[in-house]
Amino acid sequence: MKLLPHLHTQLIIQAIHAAQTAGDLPAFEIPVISVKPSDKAGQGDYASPIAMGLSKLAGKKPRDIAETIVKYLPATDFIDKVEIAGPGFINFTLNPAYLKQQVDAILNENDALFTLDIGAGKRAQVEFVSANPTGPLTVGRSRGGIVGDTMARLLEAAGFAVEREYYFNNAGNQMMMLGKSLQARYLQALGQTVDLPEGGYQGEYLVEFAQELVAEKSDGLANADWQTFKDYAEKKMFAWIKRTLARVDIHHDVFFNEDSLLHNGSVEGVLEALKTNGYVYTSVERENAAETHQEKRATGTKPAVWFRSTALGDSEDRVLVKSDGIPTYTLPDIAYHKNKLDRGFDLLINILGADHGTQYKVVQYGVQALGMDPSKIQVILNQMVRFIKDGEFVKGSTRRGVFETLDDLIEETSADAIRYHLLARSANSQMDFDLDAVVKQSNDNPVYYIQNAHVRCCGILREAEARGFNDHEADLSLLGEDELSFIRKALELGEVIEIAVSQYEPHRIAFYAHEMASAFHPIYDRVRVLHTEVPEDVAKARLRFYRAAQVCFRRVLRLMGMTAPERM
RNA sequence: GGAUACGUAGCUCAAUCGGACAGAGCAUCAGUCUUCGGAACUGAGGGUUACAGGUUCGAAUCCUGUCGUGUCCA
Repeated sequence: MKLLPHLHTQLIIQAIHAAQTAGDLPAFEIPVISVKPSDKAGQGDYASPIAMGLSKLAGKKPRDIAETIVKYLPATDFIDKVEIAGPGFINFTLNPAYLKQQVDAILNENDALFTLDIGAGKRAQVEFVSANPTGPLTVGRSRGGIVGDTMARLLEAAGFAVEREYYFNNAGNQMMMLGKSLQARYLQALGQTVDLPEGGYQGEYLVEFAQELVAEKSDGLANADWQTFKDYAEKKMFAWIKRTLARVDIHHDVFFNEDSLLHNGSVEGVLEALKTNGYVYTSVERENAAETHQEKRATGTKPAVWFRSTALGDSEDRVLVKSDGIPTYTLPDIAYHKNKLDRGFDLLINILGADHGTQYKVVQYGVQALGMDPSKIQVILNQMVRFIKDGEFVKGSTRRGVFETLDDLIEETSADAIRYHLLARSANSQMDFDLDAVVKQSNDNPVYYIQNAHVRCCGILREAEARGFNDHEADLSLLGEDELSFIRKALELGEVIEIAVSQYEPHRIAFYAHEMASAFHPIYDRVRVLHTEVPEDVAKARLRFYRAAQVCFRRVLRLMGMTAPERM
């Protein structure tokens, strides 16, 4: 289906060209033309402020320009009337007959409703969650998971072939500590008196793993090294993480191990390439460091390896290898993104927390320093979520085993509620997720409000079928103003997908879904189907309308990764 | 200290790369009604968009400064 803003834009462009040809408007290059749905009654269905924008270019008053544009607008089947209002807005009102026909258009597209061609023939990858397998997924990871998966769904709707990727590291200190912690738990389970290593993982789950290990292997691993336990813990943790993600309908296609980049020489290769390109130096201090820091030289601090990212516009140079010889995350991260670009994706989206805000910029500079184009890498930087439980902030530590997990969250609320609430905020907002409120509002919240619209459609269709009533040969012209108001809103889905994808703002679909439900519920009581006072031909038209509405709600719910229940 | 994201109704948040009188939900108050599942509908009150300047026909949005918050910076 065509997007109405595009259709309007094309008309306006044609009108301006025609006016210019006729000499009613001077020659100028036509700027981007904005056409948006009107949000106020009496301002048409779609509106454009283009006349105001052209005022300077054309050297005329906005209202005069608007009149000229309207004069040259070509006739179409979808517009009923055009009006000029206020300082020079052009307001378009859609043709009712056109709107009614869209019911069939919606039904034809069905579950592919408003699949766009923005990404046709293109491959996109979304990388998200990416927690190292040291413990269960915490609530802190949930936002990125939901946002990432929804972004992936929207990209699919925009026509992209999408891969979901999970990036992890199983070789760091954290994982060694995990192995040693499990080893200690295992020996404890065998009855030995062993302490957890200092800084070890104290979570109860390792005790459970240990018990399972004893059940499987008895004391056969009493003399095994920590590596064995690490491997076991990692396997168990990933199985757990995948199970948790599946509960909120998240499924990754690729699990990419950071360690592979070290073993195949990619990381070293990147360092060499950066050196070759002149972006690396070794020093105890940043080049041009402030004098107040120079005292480090005197204290005998060893030199570190630096990335001269300032040459590309960074605010300061970054450490690649610390003075103790241990590389920072920067080098493997750059190698990873080089790897992603090498895999030929047209678009790469990283879902990161605000704590990685600096890191990803450095990675982009790194990619640039390698002579590659960083513009394919886009980042959704989610601000931190604070979870509130019992009126207090939940502060967690995976290492100490003190945290709220995503599993807990699912059990206390529901997968659908989590998906909706975490999605319904822009990435830029530092959100407070009040568990008590979400649980308390379980009977009266947007999640059920939206789903109930779908349920109501299903109820009508079910009842109609039970009575042997169908919409065969329905005459859509019998639909009324109530139905039209919903169809207008439903037709906005395409542009919402377009904006969400082009701006990387998946939260828009959540707000839109609520708006669509708000357009539905008020008319439901008035637009009856199976009622003695409704003539049969009208009932047929309405039944088909509800079938289309059901398609709309199912589509939007699935785009959000939520279930579309038939009964509640 | 530097970087970065922000500050919008009592609370949680929107506002389509500058557009019409800043919108929802929750909460509060007042109604409808409960024959296709009411987890619904109607209405009311509530904002000098942190503050002060600036740019523009037009600013929550862009620029400068101040205050405050989150995050990062061997």
